[in-house]
Amino acid sequence: MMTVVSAKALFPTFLEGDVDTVAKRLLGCIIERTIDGVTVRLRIVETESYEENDAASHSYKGRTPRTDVMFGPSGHLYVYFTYGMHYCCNIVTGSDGVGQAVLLRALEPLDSQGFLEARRHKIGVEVTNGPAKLCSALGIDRHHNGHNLRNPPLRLLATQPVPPEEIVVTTRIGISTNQDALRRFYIKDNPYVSKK
DNA sequence: AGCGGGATTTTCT
DNA sequence: GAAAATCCCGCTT
Repeated sequence: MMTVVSAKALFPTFLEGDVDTVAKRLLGCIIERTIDGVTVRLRIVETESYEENDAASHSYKGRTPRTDVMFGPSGHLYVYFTYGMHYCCNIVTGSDGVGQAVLLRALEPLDSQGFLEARRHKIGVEVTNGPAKLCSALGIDRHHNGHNLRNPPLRLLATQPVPPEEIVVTTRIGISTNQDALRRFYIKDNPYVSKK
């Protein structure tokens, strides 16, 4: 019997401190999204951490219009547009004024799978096994940049933590600098993980 | 199963 | 002007 509780009571403590710790802590947590009158729940199964001292991070070069949300208070959504056509989303972590965030790379639908498959015109793991795929499935775009995850239609719910022995720690995907940093985290053997 | 290229536009130099 | 925290398709093994 899985216990799901609102993370509201845990904000901001739950999302502050060491960003790698928070990225691991977010594994297993629930994203609750209401779209087209349907509320779906998905489990976070893959994350990456980014912070100001990391050359691969958008916040590395300081606060800009694009990264403003990333430097803001934790618990909000940082959405960026990339490769001319894709959106990716992060959960902003760290205290106000600190540029850190956790990229959501893969989610496992807990219900409404057919609904999400229809939205994506894909089946099975292809619906949410990548950072831009999950944004497409959930209809997340620039309008959600800065959204407070305490509130509908997009909420973060906390669960019991994933045990350390079930968490795989490895290098991040798709970056050209600081490629050796071990800042990607995923739930071992989960089929929705974007890349082994 | 794995590789390579193209799509397409924001963002900062 | 170049690169980008990606994805999809087609081709080859």
